[in-house]
Amino acid sequence: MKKAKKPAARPRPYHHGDLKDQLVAAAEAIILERGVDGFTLREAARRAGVSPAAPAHHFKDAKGLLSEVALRGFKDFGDALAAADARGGGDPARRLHEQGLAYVNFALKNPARFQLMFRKGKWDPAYENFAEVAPRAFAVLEGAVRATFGLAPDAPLTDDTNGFLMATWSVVHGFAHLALSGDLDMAAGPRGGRNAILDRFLPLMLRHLPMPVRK
Amino acid sequence: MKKAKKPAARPRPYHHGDLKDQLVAAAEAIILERGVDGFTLREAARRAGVSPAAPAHHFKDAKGLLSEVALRGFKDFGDALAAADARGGGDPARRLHEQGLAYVNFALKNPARFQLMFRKGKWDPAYENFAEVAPRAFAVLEGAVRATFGLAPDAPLTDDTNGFLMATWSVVHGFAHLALSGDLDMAAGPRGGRNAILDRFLPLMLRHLPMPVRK
DNA sequence: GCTAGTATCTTAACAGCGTACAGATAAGCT
DNA sequence: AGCTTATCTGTACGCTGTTAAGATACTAGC
Repeated sequence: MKKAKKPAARPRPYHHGDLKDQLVAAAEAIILERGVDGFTLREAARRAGVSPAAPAHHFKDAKGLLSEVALRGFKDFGDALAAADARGGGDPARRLHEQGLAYVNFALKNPARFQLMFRKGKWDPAYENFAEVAPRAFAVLEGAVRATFGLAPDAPLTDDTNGFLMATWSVVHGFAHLALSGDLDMAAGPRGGRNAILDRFLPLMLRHLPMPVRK
Repeated sequence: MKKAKKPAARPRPYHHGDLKDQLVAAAEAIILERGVDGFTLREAARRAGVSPAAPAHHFKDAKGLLSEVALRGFKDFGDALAAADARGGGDPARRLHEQGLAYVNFALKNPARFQLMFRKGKWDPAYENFAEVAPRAFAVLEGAVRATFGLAPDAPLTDDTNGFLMATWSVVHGFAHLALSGDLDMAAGPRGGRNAILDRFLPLMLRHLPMPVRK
């Protein structure tokens, strides 16, 4: 009975059974604990209970594993932004506001993924279907901007529309980065932490989102 | 004559003479070529023509060398922002606009330094006089924001002022990050590169800087 | 139900990394 | 002059990612 036909998983079945997903989970955990630079493939393998060479059968290399993590991140990120956009209903300003909230919310609630996602060089843009899922978040934002200016989905962006788009994107992206890196803690006073930033300072900041009509 | 008293530098004087500065220069060059993650202490030593253990006599460790690079970056960054602020004269809006230009300009003209500066964990905030020089850039921004709202230098920031400050900071910071990472190239169309971003899209974006009075 | 093939994992090895340690060399001070 | 200190080398250790060859288990086809 020691060696059941289906070795439940206890002692060390030669075949892991769920290695790929567990490597992804381990990678996310490591990044959460030690930051993106603290990730090592060997540590991920260690946590999954396999040898350092095992991951190679599921991912081309370390970059491959990180690419999978980033890809899943982009997928959820796009979903979150799309849901926020829908929450805005027919009001373009509200759509933008909800997206801004969702953008920063995602970053602070998924710091490991977010930081990895915006670290070019850590993942391979040619990995799987990156080219399709990654730009989705941007498309959602562009949609709300088009609605704001009454532009058709295929109409080219004017200079001013483009500037507005970049400013909107920049402000939430910059805020997310500053919040994650801790730079806002000092600006926002001693008391704080992430919840304070999300609940208190993010709404304050979002009041100054770009507005369509400017003198 | 082979071994002159002052060994000019040719064959390999045992003592380098200018190692510290050359290590800093090498580090900046490496980061420029290979990115922050591409930096290695051994490569810096290699370029300076010394053994891998030599840098230890000038910097505590690899982080120490990077700290020196980041510190010099923050110094120049603060200078650039202060100069831009002065350029704005008595008009707070112009001061902010000039600072925004200078902020992104610095980032795109000094990509190696800028990326290192905003990579917590790569340098030590306790290194030398970091605590004094690093916050200077923020202080310059805060000064212009106070002028915008007519706040005294010692008056506490109101909620709205704080939101405005964070929004202003976020938008230029986010834009700089997006521009550096190449994400704007796609948003800004195929033609481009850094000059196009600086000359064309940055001014467009800066038109949407936060404005003091909001309904 | 057996066998062949394939997928998965291990062990061992290699080069490159940061860094610590002991020793060599040069410069400066008294 | 000699002694002290600063600077650099050589060596070594443990870590990293990755590769190659071999072990093990699952799966198809007969």
